[in-house]
Amino acid sequence: MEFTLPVQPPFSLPSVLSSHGWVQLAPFTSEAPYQAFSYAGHLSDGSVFSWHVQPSDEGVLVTVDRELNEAQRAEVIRQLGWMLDLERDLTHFYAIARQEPKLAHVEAQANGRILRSPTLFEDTVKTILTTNTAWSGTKRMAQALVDLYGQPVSGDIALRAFPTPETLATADVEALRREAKLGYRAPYVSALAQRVASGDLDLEAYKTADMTTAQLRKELLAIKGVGAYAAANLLMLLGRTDYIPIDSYALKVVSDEFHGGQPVGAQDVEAAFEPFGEWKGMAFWFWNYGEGG
DNA sequence: GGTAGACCTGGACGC
DNA sequence: GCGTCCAGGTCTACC
Repeated sequence: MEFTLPVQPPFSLPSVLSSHGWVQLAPFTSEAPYQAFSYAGHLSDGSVFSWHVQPSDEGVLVTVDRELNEAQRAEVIRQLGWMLDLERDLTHFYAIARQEPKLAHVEAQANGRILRSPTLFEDTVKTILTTNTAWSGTKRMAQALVDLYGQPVSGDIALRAFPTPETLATADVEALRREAKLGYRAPYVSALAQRVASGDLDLEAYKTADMTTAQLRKELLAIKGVGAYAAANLLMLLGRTDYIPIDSYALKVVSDEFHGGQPVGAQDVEAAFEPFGEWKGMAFWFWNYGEGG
């Protein structure tokens, strides 16, 4: 079946898909230049299916691999609303961006919405998979988790969803280390899955938590394998934009853009984007690095 | 609070 | 083809 999901402008599906690399990680599938995507996912009733999303005149056209009942359709719409970051109000960010040549492109390109997985568990695991490895390694590890532990879409065993916390909680850590090639990250992912599956950690509650960003950051930092960079990345996905995910790329951006290529530290990254206040994470994220300004 | 070393893998490089 | 080195964040032990 197919239906149209209306969106509020400014919105651009290609902009959302290009907001970072998530669309390249299983169980997302998409081809550059990332105009549309497919995804295999779970619904709360236990069903596993795939859907395809592409731009349409009224918003996005969603094509699902089967007929859905009303409850299932409503859940798909809820999930897609979260994944495409449809609720984010970009008015204030665009007002700030108009004052900065390096952000002058964002409004015209409808930048600002960040692609997310349906669950914060999936996003947290994937964020851990981005640490201390090349992007090719992140893609390989995500694909391995889906291939080895993902529940197949009924009718198409070639398509699999991202593994549930319950599945990863019972997975052998050595298998995660050796077969999924997570390496030293295996115990981190295993421990996270066990905490979520047991109910000890309610990651989904963080989406609507009535906490300051600093409190939320402290909670995220308590997850093994999540350090300063990973916590800031997850905060961005949660719509909290006042921390910068400082990795080697961020250091290079600030070195090149603000310090003439001289070596910089984390404090220099913070200082460079401090003028953007609560939007400094967004300012960094969508900074027109390397282009004239 | 700050720092050094270990963790693990793939890719680049030299031979 | 093989061995070595390096990049990439986080954790832990130590000062």
